[in-house]
Amino acid sequence: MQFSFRLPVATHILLCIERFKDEYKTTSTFLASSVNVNPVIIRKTLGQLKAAGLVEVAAGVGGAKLTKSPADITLWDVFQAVEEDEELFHFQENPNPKCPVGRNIHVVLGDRLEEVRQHMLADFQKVTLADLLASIAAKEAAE
Amino acid sequence: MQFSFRLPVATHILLCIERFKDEYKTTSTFLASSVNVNPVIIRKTLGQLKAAGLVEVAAGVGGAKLTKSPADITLWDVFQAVEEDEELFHFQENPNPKCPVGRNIHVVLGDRLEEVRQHMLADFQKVTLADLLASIAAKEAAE
DNA sequence: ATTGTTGTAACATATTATATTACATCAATT
DNA sequence: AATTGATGTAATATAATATGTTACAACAAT
Repeated sequence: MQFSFRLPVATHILLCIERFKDEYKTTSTFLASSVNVNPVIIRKTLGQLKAAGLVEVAAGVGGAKLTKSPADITLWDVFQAVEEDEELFHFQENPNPKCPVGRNIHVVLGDRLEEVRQHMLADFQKVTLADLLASIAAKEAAE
Repeated sequence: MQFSFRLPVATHILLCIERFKDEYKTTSTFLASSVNVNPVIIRKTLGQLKAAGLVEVAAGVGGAKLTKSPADITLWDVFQAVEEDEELFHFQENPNPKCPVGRNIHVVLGDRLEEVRQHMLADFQKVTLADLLASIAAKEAAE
């Protein structure tokens, strides 16, 4: 089981938009060359980020920019933007209701797994784009 | 993105094995009727649980039982048994090495995501089969 | 008008999860 | 030794999802 790479790709996009905002027009083609995926993937992802209110995209002329400070955008925001808001875990739909395990496992195990999911989201909320940009700047400085 | 239902199914199997150990022979057909999946799915999952040392299966005659106390089996054990031991998140393989974001994002973001994964596993370790059996028994008693 | 861009539809491909059938093998029992 | 009910596993089918790609209409600046 793996998460799709939508979260990493979306994060990469946002970081590039901010990192290069004064040097380049951050078009889907430009971003695609850094991430190394098809520009259409970038446009679709930008569409999700736009719908989530994280970026604005200049129609026609092109280029994207953040709508708020990198310190105010967390991985949680990005995750919510690009992943379906569905159950992280899922259960066999129709366990046997005549079995005491079958008719109770969904709620009993579900409660525990929901806690796991909440912790994961809390971890995501702790990381901002500004944190990541700082780490990247540190790497750059060390090169 | 969703986890497959292997973790819930495997947990369901283990709970049934323990809950019904004194009443029924817990064959793949019996377990399949509680979980409501094909018996072959049960056998494959039992194979994974057996490989992980959590159960032993009686060849020929049939039936499975736990190899240790339910208090000593955690969701982490079950998760490790049935999910590939791979990266939880995955990255675009070949980001542009000429871009400072592209060449550093894997390690910078990867570090953060690895922490998220470690927290998830730690959460799994906190839940034992005995906990779940107790919750189910409480539900049964309240019915 | 031309240009470069976005937004989106349509389609292709690969991977994974799950379901199902079939059958060889096994161990206990008769 | 034959029967029985079970496991282990291969082969295959189906569906869902992720990703890649082409194509093109709409758009905004020049």
